[in-house]
Amino acid sequence: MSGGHVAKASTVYDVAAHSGVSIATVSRVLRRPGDVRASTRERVLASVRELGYVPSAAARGLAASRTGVLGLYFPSLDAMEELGDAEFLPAPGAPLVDLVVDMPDSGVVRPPNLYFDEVLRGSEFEAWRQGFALMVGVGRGTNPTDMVGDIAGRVDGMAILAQSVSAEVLEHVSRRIPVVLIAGPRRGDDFDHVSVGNTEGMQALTTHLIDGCAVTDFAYVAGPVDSPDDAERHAGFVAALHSRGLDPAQVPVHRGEFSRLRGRAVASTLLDGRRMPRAVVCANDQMALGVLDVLGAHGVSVPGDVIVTGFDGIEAGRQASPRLTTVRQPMVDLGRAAMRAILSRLENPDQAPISLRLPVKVLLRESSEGHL
Amino acid sequence: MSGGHVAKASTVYDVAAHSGVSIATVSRVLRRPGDVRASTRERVLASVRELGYVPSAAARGLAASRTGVLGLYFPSLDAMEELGDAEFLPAPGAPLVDLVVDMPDSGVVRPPNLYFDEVLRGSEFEAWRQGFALMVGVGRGTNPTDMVGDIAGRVDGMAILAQSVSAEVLEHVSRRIPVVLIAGPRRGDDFDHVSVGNTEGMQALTTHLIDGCAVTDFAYVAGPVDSPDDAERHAGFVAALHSRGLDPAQVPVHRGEFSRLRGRAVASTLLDGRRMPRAVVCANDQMALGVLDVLGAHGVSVPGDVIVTGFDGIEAGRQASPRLTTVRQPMVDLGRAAMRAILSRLENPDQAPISLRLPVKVLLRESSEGHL
DNA sequence: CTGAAAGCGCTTACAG
DNA sequence: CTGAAAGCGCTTACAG
Repeated sequence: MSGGHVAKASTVYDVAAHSGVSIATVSRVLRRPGDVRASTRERVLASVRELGYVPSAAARGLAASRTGVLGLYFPSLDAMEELGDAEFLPAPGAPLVDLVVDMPDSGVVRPPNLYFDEVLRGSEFEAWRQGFALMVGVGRGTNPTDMVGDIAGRVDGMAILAQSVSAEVLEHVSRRIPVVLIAGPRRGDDFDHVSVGNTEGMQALTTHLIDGCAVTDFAYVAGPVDSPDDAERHAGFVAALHSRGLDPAQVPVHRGEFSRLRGRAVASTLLDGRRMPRAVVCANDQMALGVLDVLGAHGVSVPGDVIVTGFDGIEAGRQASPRLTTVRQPMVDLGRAAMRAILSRLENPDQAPISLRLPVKVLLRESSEGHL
Repeated sequence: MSGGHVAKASTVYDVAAHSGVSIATVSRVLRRPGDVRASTRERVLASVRELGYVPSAAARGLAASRTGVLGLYFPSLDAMEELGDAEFLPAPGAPLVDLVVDMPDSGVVRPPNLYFDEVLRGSEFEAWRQGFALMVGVGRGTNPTDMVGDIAGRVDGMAILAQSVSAEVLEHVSRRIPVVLIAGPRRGDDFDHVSVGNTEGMQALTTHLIDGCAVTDFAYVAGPVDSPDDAERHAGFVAALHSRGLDPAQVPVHRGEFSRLRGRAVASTLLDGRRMPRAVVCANDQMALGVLDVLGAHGVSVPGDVIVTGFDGIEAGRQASPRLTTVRQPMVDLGRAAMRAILSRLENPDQAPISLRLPVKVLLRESSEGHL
């Protein structure tokens, strides 16, 4: 029989005794096999197999003062909020299947959260390529401090994707390991930082709407007031207007909070207004999709009557009807770049602070088409 | 100035010296604050802050013989395959924004991979709730053995989502830590195992098609031959037919490999055939969406002419037109249940093997509607 | 190529 | 409530 028998785990000592060598040799077989005579090596390896020996990363990490793990900290994931303390395990004997008629509007729209998922994927991939494991932590309201510190103690370096982490914590943690900040604003000049061309992307898109689609009459749908991404994007929007002699002060700004639902609310407000703008520029795709929802339901033609644009490049925007013109940011690469930055800092602790900005891509699609 | 200065990290010894206590007291302040006099505690905490002390999880793990980390191993993520060795960092001076016309068929469809993402989320959430950190590892062709072993050495227990991990590795690893298998078939009776009601869900759905929609004429679109999920679902399909006196041998089975593209190919084949079945039952949503793509393009009415169903409950199926009738499996709960199983095993090593099966939900939507 | 020994930074009984 | 000391399981010069 196999599995399930977690007895006392064996150690280097067990393996050494079993194969008649010293623990140093066992360690060498595992770390630098080339340094050990072939016959010895085989003997040790056989013992490893026989004893089911798995090296303790804790001991290894302590001895080598290097964990081989990179960390990634996220702020709370929206999608997580739904998860609560409610019991999710089925009651014993509960039916394994339930049949329901799923009406079009039933159920909550699951926030895609592609952003985090993709940054995570990129991070995991790059960490793996570089021979590191990845530890992920998600902050959940309570105390980012504890969580961040917890991860910091376990890794050789970490990336933090959150403006919610205080400067003190960043300072504290960075005294132990390299910390790289993902997205958000640069925090002081001392932290390594990777981000995307938020401003540049929005400026290019807006400029295209003005030059290519002859738009002069905008509405802007912004995200949360405390979002640095939102601020950067809005700055790009404003810059484009300025550069073309339009007055940003004339453009009404609505707060959409980055959510599809709020995007819908904003669209309803717009419809109630005295007249529609020629283009509704949204600070992210979710809100733009919400705007499309409402305009579509009210028979407003997009892009015929109103042009709508987003930002992020999520898959849902590509499947929307009309497909959403947007700015795609390289989320996977953001994660990869963050891991690279950590490694780079690890190798060369004294190099100048890294501030890497990744390029974005303006994707012109049907929600602004006919004006290319 | 702050950040970026990774000097020699301070240790308990530094904190002890700085606050004039023993290292034991420093440890207590951090572990069981209640056992230390308030004034002492404050003094130590002040030193901790001042020195930027972050406890080493490696040392703690070694001393306490418990890492406080739970592991999660995935087989290779499809979406990861795209990522290669290609340089992804922008060349210095490269433009931060690029403007392109994104045609409807341009670009690769990013596989949503919601399955893994959701299992990961559930795992992270539950681990966090229980006071553990989560380490993730993604197998990538090379050697799952190494990766699994690597994770195993770093955690107190781990969940494995992969039929690709050999019995030997499972056996080996499980001698050190508790291992719980996610989805797939039960592997021997000794491993803890969590899965979903694949068979039951497909059986219920198929039974509904027969009883509620009067379908007697099916086509079945299966996944890869080596997929245990696929096997279970097909078994449910067959069972439903049997229970209603229909002959499964009469039903043509097409291999769709779980992909949308292959689903399309299968639909084309069906269209070329002498006649369409009344219902096309697919072993997952992706394939069903592919079938919908082609039927829609050829003016075949769904569900009027042909009923199409899927399995998984991905978001894209809910946004399809017509919305896809499917069986939703609780992917987030699968992750949560796996973590719970590990913890349960950790607390009670001698309990009988866990085999938990999570309930699924048949979601009746428009792709089979009008026959409720 | 191999072994003896120190040391990594904590936790935890055991005394007091 | 606090301290001295052993020990967790490795790695790594240092000898040989």
